[in-house]
Amino acid sequence: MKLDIAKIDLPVVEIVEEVRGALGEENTIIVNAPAGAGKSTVLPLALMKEEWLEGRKIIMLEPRRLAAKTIAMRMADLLGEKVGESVGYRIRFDNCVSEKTKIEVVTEGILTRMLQSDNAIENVGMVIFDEFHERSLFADVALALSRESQQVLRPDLRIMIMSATLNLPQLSSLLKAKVVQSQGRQFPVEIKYEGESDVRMLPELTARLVKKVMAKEEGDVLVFLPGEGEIRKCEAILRKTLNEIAVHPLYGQLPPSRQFAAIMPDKNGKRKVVLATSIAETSLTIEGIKVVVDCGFSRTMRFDPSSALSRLETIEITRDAADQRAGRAGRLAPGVCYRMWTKATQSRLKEHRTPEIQEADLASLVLDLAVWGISKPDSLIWLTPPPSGSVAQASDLLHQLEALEDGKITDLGKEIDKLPCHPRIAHMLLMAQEEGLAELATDIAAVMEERDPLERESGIDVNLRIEALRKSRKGLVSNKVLSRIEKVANQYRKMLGVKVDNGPVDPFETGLLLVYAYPERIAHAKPGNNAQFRMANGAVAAAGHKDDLAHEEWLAVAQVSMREGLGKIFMASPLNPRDLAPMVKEKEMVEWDTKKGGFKAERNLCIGHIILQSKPLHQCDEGQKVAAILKAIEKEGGWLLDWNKEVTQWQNRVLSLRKWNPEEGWPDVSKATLLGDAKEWLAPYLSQVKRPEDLKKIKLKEVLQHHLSYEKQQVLDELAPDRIQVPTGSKIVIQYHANGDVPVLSVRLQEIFGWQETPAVNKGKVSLLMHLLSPGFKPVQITGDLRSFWDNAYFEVKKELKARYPRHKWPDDPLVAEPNRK
DNA sequence: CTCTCCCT
Repeated sequence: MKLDIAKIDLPVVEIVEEVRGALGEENTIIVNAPAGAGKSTVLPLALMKEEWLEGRKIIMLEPRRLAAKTIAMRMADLLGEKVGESVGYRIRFDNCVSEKTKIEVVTEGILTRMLQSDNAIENVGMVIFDEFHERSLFADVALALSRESQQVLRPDLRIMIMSATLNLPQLSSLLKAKVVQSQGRQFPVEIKYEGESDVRMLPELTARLVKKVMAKEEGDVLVFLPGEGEIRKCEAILRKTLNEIAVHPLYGQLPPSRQFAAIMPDKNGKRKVVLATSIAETSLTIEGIKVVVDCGFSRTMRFDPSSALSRLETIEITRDAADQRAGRAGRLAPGVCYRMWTKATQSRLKEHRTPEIQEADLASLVLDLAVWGISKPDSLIWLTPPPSGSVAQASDLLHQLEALEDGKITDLGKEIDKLPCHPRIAHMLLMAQEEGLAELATDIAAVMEERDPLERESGIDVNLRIEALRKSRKGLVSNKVLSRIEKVANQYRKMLGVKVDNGPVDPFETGLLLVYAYPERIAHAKPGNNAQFRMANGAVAAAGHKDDLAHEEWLAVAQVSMREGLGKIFMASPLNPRDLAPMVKEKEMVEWDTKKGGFKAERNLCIGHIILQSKPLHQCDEGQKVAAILKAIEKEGGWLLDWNKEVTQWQNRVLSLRKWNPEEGWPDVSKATLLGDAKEWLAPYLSQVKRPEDLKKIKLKEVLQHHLSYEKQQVLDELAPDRIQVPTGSKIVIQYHANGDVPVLSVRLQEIFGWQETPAVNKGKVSLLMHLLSPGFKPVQITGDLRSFWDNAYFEVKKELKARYPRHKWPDDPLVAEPNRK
């Protein structure tokens, strides 16, 4: 093992000594090195014999399996060894390590597993996070957990974060870590802004620009589009018009041979245009690209905690992603990048891509933390904390799956966490073992975890996929997706200790198993409907009219997308209602519906929101009724109550004081907040309510006043009085604003003769804005400074008023004149 | 008209 790092011709070699020095003193550092610097191969090798390792291993994290494997091989090569000796790798389905291994390159899920089985990762001296700027969910979790381990158990554990583009100041201040900067090996790329485009016309607009670019520039062109649909359309247009040029699509779904064709130089030496998704941003590198055309959009998956569903969205790309796309033109020589947006748009774009943790399904994360004994994620240090809505949804789901109980991990939860799949699927696998259906469950699990092996036209029946998988195992059909599914199924079979089942499938068994994974998606045909189903979670979803399953009475739905209220079912199996018996619950339902005149009370047999049988309920207790009204108010808003001007005025007075005197602790009485916690203040007044009119009769202002202490009510009247007495003795309303803006006093000018100073509230600290009115209540002047008004503007105003109201008195000296009402 | 990418 002879290796002289200094002789390697890569830019990162220049920073090796600095990194060594920093890690000798600190346990955490950040290395900022752009693509092509060689950091992933050189730095682990340079550090593998440091003293502080005390003979322990270095673990390096890679976001992709292929990268993990090739980097390990390159390092072994530099040492003149075979992979698996000093340097090894571990990825799903494949590992190559031995007792001699000192550097292990692993993919991200593997490290979470390692941390899970040994919190202190005893035999690891250093964890390296490569490509950290991608901010994958696993990398964020792994960093939070290894920091925790470092702080609590292993202060000697070194953490090195490597990243190309990143929000470095934020990261280094959070981790209190030094940043070491390296040069990259990148040629300059000239950026050209091509003006506005339109997301609905991307294929056409992009094709037009590509034609222009082909005429103007030389070399191969890489075009970024959001997805397969746009790529196919653009490809069709270009094929019609560009002769002598090879047009290649490139996206994840494409069979490997066609991906390979897109990456390699053209066989006949033709110029090449590659139409790619974001796959070409990081995962695949196409050599020889001189020109990049960037449409400015990308498609990303986003999880919606309220529906527990993920959906794809087409979004504007961020500046760091745009830079990465442009960089693809400068790998071997100077290049050009055409951006389909304006310079103005560029300055408006978000700087960094949204970390996955902010928009992903967090079920696995919350379960992982629970296994560590962490019930609230905010007790860890996060670069971006997981959003509370997603954490709450994940926690609800895990309680429903009995993986958590009162926020703590259960024995079942620990078993679920050990399986390499989503907790829903893991739950299904374990329950299937009890039902004696484990063989079928492993097939379903693999089908659900991987991409759909059939065409969309095949319909929504999961059983067709399982049949296809079983046929492929018998060698009757073969396709790339099915062989991947089989690989996953095989892993599950090994973990559960079951054999292959290639027999016929009972769809009802599939349905039953799917319910273990997706209990809230049990679906019941709506009466007299067109293939529409009510799901247990309350949503309505439809199957295609011609689908084989459209006329089933019960479905176990696995995949569904929601759009504007009506869902679309993508994957389901028929369900035998007899299997549902244990899930049917008797529930008393009391609802308030103002439009229908009040209470509706029923005793129902139901599964979630699906009602199987319903009988009227003749008596129900007060608590249920009050709860029903509160729920209606929370949902429908203030119009159910008499929310009049007086109430608003009272709210605005309190809210103004809240703004002006923050130290006095005035409550937030904004309408939104009040409606949100109506239970706190309104409930005691609801017990007598029977009809909608009764609700309107509640005197809100009085109710709310009682919410303040007597003392506070006094202070309110003193500091923010409802009315103010003017020189004539009239008591005139002061108009307050919810946001604490200066209150307004609208008063006729003749009533305030003799008033020297601008009136004020809040102990004289807030002067009123005067809206001065004519005798006919028309506005004549607005002033915040009465003294200056009398001295200056009054004389102009007087002239006008004298002409319009000659019978009124308009004195020359208003400060001593008698005020009057007439 | 759902179909970006990746991972245990």
